[in-house]
Amino acid sequence: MKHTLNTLKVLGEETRLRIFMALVDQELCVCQIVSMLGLAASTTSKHLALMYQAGIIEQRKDGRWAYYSIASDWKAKNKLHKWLLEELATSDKIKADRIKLAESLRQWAKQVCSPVDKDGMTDEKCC
Amino acid sequence: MKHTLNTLKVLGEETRLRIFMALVDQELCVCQIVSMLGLAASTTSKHLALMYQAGIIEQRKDGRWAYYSIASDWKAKNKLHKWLLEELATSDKIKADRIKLAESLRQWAKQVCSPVDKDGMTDEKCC
DNA sequence: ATTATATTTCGCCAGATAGCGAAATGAAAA
DNA sequence: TTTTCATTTCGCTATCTGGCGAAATATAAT
Repeated sequence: MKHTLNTLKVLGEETRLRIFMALVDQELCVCQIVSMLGLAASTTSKHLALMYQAGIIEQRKDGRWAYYSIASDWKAKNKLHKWLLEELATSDKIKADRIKLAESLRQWAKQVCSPVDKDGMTDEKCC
Repeated sequence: MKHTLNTLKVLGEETRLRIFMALVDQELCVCQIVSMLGLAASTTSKHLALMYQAGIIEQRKDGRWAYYSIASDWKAKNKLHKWLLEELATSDKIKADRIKLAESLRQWAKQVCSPVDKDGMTDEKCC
């Protein structure tokens, strides 16, 4: 029961449910999630740790950045996953998150993928 | 999102999840649930009220007794329902609850259904 | 009417937790 | 090496919530 209960507890919190829904569509680094939520990085990090412990998300490290995504086995065999996607497909709050996130992803893409400038430097700063 | 979140919150608590699993098999009155849980009646009543507000269970009143059961429409169309049944099928804690409950149901049946005694009275006391 | 029983409501308390900022950690850039 | 930036850990606080007992409510039995 412990594991089932923990899964429900972890997803039964607004901020974490928002994070979950953001990660359904794509892998994201912490600072992007922070900007979407509008919460402190420390707070966000704590939520991600809880979701990670619960086996809902997985982490990939790349230099200074930590990318999170839905754990593949969770996605694969968990009916709760499908249920959540269906239930939240029309949520206004989730829609608002998607819009804000799309905007920040556009900005991010511009910075990282733009052609090298005069000094031969790309701006790697993310947040 | 509010409704989805509330469903997860309500079921993401050990005592309420135990109540849910008990009601999966049968309709129960409050005092039977109280005896199964070993908690105060006031505490139990509060949990039942939360589950009722969330649309997970429904109530039937009969005299002094209040019987609760899984809300039929919840059971019918909710995939989370099936998921929980599968996930918790093997839980030791839920098994222990079932045993304790079966015992208290046997006692209850003896009291209410036993033949009328000499004085023409059946003992209606439940708890 | 009075008593007994089942349930709910109320007020309280202790423990859990979501939020923050500051400090610590780790890795890339200067 | 030193600095900068992303992330995590730590310490704290305010709020939420699950537990209880007592009181209130409701219904059946005496």
